[in-house]
Amino acid sequence: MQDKHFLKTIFSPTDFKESELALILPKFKQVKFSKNDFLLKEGKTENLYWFLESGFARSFVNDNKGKDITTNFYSSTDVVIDWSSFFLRNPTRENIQALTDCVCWQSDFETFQQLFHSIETFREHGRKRLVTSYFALKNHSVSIIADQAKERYIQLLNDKPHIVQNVSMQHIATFLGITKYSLSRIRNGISL
Amino acid sequence: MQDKHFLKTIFSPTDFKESELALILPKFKQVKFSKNDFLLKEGKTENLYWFLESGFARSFVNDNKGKDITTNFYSSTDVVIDWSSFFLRNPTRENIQALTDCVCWQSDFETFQQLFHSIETFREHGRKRLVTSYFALKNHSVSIIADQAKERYIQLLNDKPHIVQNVSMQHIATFLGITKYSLSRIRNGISL
DNA sequence: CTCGCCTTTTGCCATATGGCAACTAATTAG
DNA sequence: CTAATTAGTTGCCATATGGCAAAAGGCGAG
Repeated sequence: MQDKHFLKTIFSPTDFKESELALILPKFKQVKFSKNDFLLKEGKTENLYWFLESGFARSFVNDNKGKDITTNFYSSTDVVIDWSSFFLRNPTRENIQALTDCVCWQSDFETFQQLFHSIETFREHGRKRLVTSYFALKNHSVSIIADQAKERYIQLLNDKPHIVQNVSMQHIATFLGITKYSLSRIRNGISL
Repeated sequence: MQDKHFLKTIFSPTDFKESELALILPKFKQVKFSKNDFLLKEGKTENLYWFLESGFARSFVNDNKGKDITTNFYSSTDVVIDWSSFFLRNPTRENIQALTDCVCWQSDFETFQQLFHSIETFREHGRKRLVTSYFALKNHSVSIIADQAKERYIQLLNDKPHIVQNVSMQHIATFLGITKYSLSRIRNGISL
């Protein structure tokens, strides 16, 4: 019971009926990851996903020059998933790695499908999560085109201060689309 | 009947039963737009969406310096929609405009919801469309960070040659995250 | 056909950011 | 606690792309 408390912050009793929660919550099991563990590796097809209770993670891709580029950061209550690999059932290009020790609640594709097709509220919830990720990605993408590096950094600082505080500059830099050198200069106000 | 043929390229009889098509197809009506017509304007909440039968359209946002940035191009068989405004029921930041005369098949949110929650195949289809858009957006976003402007242009040329042929350089340039000046130089091989 | 307008090109220079290398600070392992 | 490794900083210069302005080209309206 104690165990279930966290998942109720995800599947709020305001939105979900008790009967629905009784179907959903038992389908998740708690899993722990240690710092640097991979939750997903390039080339695999994502079959599991997690809600992050505590800790931080990031996803990244390797570009054609062998550099890694952070595509997202995950923190408490986020869904940790590669949407396209999970739903299109294709091998992914992304890696997902724990940046700290993490406590997660895990489920799999088959279970997701069963809940998705049988519970309307779960469908709406899942769709909302996906669309919210889409929205964030679009804003990030536009920001890379339209804003200066410094503006993007300030934005991230406002949106996700806990990320900036807990994640290495190297990873933040590639997420912002710049090098660690430039980020260092931005942080020190050298290059306005 | 003739009318329905196009929608069957969207809702393929391979995937949908006749009984399902009979519920879905009548919910769409043909609508025509003229070049430069707006399908969606900044500040509005998207309540309609379209499948594009013929013509081209683009979506764009205005950045904080008053410049417009193309976020996507649409051509035959694409869903023309702002996913986040449509599903989150929020006012949009995007504009969608016809770049040529267009023939579209229109439906609305309420109808979508009814079909989505009652027909499993429709749900899967809708989710696949959304995830495919998400995937394309992520690739575009990574490409802006990892690839040179010239590489991005060549990529677009391969992926969507009909777009490059039919759309003004100004719009292609902002989609690629560069200025029309740079794009002109890239096209002429001046700046390798 | 021609005028006027909008798009594209190009010269020139400005600017943001990249990237090496060397240095310093912080963290981790033993 | 110390050594070893990793993360962050900074000087210096390189490079990709921006952006103005002027010219050239394409295209629709009358």
